[in-house]
Amino acid sequence: MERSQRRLLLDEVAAKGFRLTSQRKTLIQIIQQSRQHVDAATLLELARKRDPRINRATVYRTLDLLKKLQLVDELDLMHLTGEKHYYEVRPDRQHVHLACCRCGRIMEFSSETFDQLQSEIAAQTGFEIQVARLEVGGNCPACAEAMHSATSAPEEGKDALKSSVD
Amino acid sequence: MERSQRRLLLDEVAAKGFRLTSQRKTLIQIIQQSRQHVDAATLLELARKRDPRINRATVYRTLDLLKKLQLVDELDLMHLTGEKHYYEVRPDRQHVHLACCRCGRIMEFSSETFDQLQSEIAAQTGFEIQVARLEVGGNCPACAEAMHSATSAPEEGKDALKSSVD
DNA sequence: CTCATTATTGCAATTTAGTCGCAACTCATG
DNA sequence: CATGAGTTGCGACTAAATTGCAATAATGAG
Repeated sequence: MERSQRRLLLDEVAAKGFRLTSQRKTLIQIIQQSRQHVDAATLLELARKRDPRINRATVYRTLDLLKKLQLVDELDLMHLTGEKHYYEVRPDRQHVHLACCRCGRIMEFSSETFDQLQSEIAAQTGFEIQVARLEVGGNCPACAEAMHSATSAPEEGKDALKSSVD
Repeated sequence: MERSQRRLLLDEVAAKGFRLTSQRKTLIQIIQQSRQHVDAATLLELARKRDPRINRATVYRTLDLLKKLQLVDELDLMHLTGEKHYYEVRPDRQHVHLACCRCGRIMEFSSETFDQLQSEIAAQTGFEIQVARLEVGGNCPACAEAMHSATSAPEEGKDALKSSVD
């Protein structure tokens, strides 16, 4: 997701002693400019529009590097569409991802409570947190509304499941 | 993970109108009795010890069913070892999974704050939560200790990364 | 209890996502 | 601008999960 990005990822990569190859520049730029969460295949596709020689392996290797440097976070978005992963530049403030399993919409949410929870985890368990990923699945407001107004006598059991799960 | 299980998953499956096949019985029993988070391949292997004819497709289909019925939850455990998923019977109370990226240890943590956070999400966004998955990656207490006492002059940059990330 | 219906399973091929070894290339430094 | 270690492209490979279809078996009716 695009969020006004003060940090320049490229600089951080260079500062850590990694080479600024043209492939890395391209890939990082795309991730930073994307206003969607991108998956590896999409990233590759977008990158190839700028540099057709870019290889899939490089995409994965670059993502690995950025993950290790904690510059990007990897998301599952509740695996609504297959097993692929999505990536976003690590935001200044952590947020929760809410994935609607009916329409696929992704909402974001951040709150003091989420920050608190992380402090609490660290304090009470002694665990040293590097990354925290909270993903929620369910129905977005619109879909929740739609579902509840659909049938006046809501179905139960197998048939309800089958129709509601699709 | 094994947690004193009042609910009998089999009964819930039957109550929803699904057939109690011998395969489902076997698989559900294994999941309920497991004291580890099991992945699909392990589940298949364990199931085959009881019934050698059980097929991988059935394992995945059963897991899908149990997920849809909200009887089991799917976990990534931060993908510490490959891309496979892990499964646990949905516990009475939600908990966080803490995955140590050094030793692979999985810790669990639950707190009032986590519950609160979920209420807050629902209240403030109107999102209807079906499942919430909070996974944390980092260093468990033992590994955190080990890392900090390792070098008196902590490394920086690329080399530190390379050695610490392995 | 037996039968008929239909959900469920096994099989094996297939898809999807990601990984790896190695030769060739190129970025940063001197 | 030469050097050489870090990085890339290639392509084959592995891991994880899915699918279509014929065969099988659980369930409810009779």
